[in-house]
Amino acid sequence: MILSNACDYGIRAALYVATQRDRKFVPIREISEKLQISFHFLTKILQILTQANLMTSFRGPNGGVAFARDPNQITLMDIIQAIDGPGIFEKCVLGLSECGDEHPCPLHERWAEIREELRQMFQSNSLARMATKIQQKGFRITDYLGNPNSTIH
Amino acid sequence: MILSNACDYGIRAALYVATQRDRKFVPIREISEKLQISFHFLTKILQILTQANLMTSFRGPNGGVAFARDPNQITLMDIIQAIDGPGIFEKCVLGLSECGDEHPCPLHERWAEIREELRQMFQSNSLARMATKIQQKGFRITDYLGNPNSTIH
DNA sequence: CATATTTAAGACTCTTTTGTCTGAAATTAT
DNA sequence: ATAATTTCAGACAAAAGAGTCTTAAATATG
Ligand code: SF4
Ligand code: SF4
Repeated sequence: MILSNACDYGIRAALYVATQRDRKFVPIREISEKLQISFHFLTKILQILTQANLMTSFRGPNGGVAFARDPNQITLMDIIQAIDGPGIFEKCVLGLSECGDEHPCPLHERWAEIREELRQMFQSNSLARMATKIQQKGFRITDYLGNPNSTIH
Repeated sequence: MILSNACDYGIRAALYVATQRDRKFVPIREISEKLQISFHFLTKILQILTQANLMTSFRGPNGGVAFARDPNQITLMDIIQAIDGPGIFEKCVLGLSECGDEHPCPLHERWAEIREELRQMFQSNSLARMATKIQQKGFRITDYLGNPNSTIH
């Protein structure tokens, strides 16, 4: 609805890596299997994140991806902007050009507020903090609906 | 960002028609020219609205489209659901299936609230009421940035 | 009736997004 | 060294979204 498919995948992958605290590099294959995302497609998406200097990668056995800096210092907004581009929170809800207070469309007033709330939602918590909440509260990052703590899955 | 291109066009066209109070049928060609939208594309979009019984149409000279019922009884939400489909305000922000309180993703709590605000934004004002505001406050529904009351445009 | 106007319907093209596949390069382990 | 693992790079294909075009049908006017 607001984010591209690729962006959703990127976020979920980043959150998964964030939950793997003590590990150095997490293989993309593992992420793709756990989250049920196409391996090759996910690879491309994570390459965007490494090129944006949000993640690092390492080839060969024991390789994978990891955060380029402290996950306490990375937000979902960083990932969104890398994948869906900057400025997706600056667009007119009716698709008009030059969105701004000077040339308002009929929804401007309310939309500008909600857009700001969305922005806050995506940048108010770090990946590290979200990972903690995911584990403590059992939030899901996959389509799987069963017990998030089951070892089967 | 949230709505498809087609949906933005549909909304803007509906708002334009709503501002043409006293007239019976407004030709699609006129709408497409005023709003700078491809005539043929807009035709298809408006056909969706007539098939959804939100608008009526009339062929031949003096023909065009009009609202099927009192524009005081139609909201943007009606148009959005007709064009982008029902349930676009019921999806998980991370693209997970079976969105709901029972199987929350990490953003659930906040997203569900914001999603509700969006829904409100789109269904709190009727087309008739919005048309009045557009005219009174000079809100724009086109890319044009100049004086909305100029007769040139 | 003939002509002009206007929507209806649908085929068609173009672009973007999404997803797949192959081979190369880097790294580790044997 | 050789083989196995894993990311990198890019070509390729499939699907969806956006937009164009042509023809038919309905209506009005002269
Ligand atoms: S009304 Fe809101 S969305 Fe529309 S142009 Fe103004 S700021 Fe942008
Ligand atoms: S967290 Fe929100 S968006 Fe995600 S599945 Fe639950 S309700 Fe849907």
